Amino acid sequence: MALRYAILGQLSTTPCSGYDLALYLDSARGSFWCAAHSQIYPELRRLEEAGLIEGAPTPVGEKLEKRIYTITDAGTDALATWAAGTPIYRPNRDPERLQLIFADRAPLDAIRRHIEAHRDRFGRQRARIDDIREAILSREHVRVEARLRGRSGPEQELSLLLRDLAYGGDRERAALEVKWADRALALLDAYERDHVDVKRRKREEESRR
Amino acid sequence: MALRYAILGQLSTTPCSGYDLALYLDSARGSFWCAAHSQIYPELRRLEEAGLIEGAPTPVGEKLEKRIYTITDAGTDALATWAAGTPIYRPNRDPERLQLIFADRAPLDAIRRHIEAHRDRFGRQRARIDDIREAILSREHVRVEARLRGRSGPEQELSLLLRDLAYGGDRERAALEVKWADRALALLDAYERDHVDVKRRKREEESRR
DNA sequence: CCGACCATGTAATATGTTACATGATTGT
DNA sequence: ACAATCATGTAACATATTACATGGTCGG
Repeated sequence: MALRYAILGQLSTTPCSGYDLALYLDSARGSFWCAAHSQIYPELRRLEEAGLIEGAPTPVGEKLEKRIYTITDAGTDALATWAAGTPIYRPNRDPERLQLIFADRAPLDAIRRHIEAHRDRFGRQRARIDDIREAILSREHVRVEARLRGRSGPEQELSLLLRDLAYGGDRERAALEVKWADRALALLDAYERDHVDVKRRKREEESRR
Repeated sequence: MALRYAILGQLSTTPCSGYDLALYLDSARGSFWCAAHSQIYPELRRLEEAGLIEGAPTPVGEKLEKRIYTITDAGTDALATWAAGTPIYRPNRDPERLQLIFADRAPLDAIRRHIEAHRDRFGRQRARIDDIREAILSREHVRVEARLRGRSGPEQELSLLLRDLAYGGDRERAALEVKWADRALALLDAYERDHVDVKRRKREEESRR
C-alpha cells in the first residue's frame, strides 16, 4: 500500500509525470520510500482507474508525449485518511546484523571490513541528510517550498516541523550507526590485543628457544 | 537471499524442523530476520536440493513425522562465505516517516497519537531486547549457548561480542526512537501553545465583546 | 551527429503475505 | 472431550527487482 501513498503524497505537493516520480522515488535519493519505474507506471494506471489521480497527456517536443498526473479530491482524502491513521511498520529484517552474528567464525579482518563499510555507509547517509535538512531550513528546497506554497504561517511551520522531525530522526539514526561502528572497531581491537596478539607472542617466544 | 542464510545460520547452531525454524523466524520475536512458514518449507526443499542441508524424517508420537534438517559441509561453507562478504542493506523504506510528512494537514491529535504509538512500540522493543541481552550475558540463552558449545574461550568471547554488538545496536536504535518521540511530542506541545491556543484565546476575546 | 537524458512501457523472476487445508499430539 | 500447540504443506495475491524493449529530445 505504501507505494500508492508515496505517489499520492508527491502528487499532493505538485503534479508529476511517471518519470518525475521515478526520480523522486529513486533508491539513491534517500527519501522515505523508493520504487523502480517498472513498479510506478502500472501503479499510476491503477490509481487513475481508482479515481485518485488524473493524467493529462502533455506534448514534449514534436512527437513525444508525457502524462502529467494530478491528484483528485478523492485522492487527497485517501492520502489524508492514510496519513492520519496509526503508524505502519514493516517487520524487522536486517541482513547486515544477520551477517554479523554468523560472522563469528570469519577472520577478524573480514569482520573489521564489514564494520568499516557500515561506518562509511552511514557516514555518507548522515552527510546527505544534513544537506537536505539544511536546504529545507534555509528554504531552498524546491519540493518542500512547493508544498508550503499557499499555506498560512502556522501551517507552514507545522509542515516544516514534521519534515524536520522525520529527517532529524533518520539523521540521528545514521549518526548512531557511525558511533556504533566506531565502538565496534574499538572492541575488536581490544579483542585482538587480548587474544590474537597474545597467542602470536607466545608462539614467537617458543620458537626462539 | 537472506532467508536462505537465516535458515542456514540457525541450522549451523543446531538442527531444526521447519516448524522450529518458523518459531525462530517469527516476526514477533524481534530477531534479525523473519518469515512465515509458507515461505520456509519451500525454501528448505530448495536448500536440500542444493545440497546445503539434509533432512531426516523423525517420528513424533504414533503417526506424525517431522523432518529434522542438518547443515552440510557445503552449507557451512556457503554461510561462511556469505557472512564474511560486504554488508548487505535493503533500500530505505519507512512507511511511518512517510505518513508523518504527509500528516501536515491532519489534526494535531492524530499526529500526537501517531507519535505516542511510535514511542510505545519502540519502548516495548527496547524492553524486549534488554531481556534478550540479559539472558545472553548471564549465559541463560539456550540458542546462544548451543552455538557456543564446543568452542574455545576466545571463540566464545568473539561470538558473544558480535551478538552483543548486533543486539546492542538494535537496542540503542529503539532507545533513540523513544527519545525522538518524546522530543517530537514536546515540539508539538510548543507548537500548539504558540498557535492553536493563541488563536482560540483571540476568538474567545472577540466573542466576549 | 552523438551522448546524456527524457519518457514509457512489458516480462520474468524473486520475495513476502494471507488464506486455505489437513491432521496428530499433548496436557488438562 | 477439548483446547492449545505441533507439524507440514499449497494457493492466491501483493510487492519488489532485474532485464528487455523502444524511441524522442536537447545540448554541445
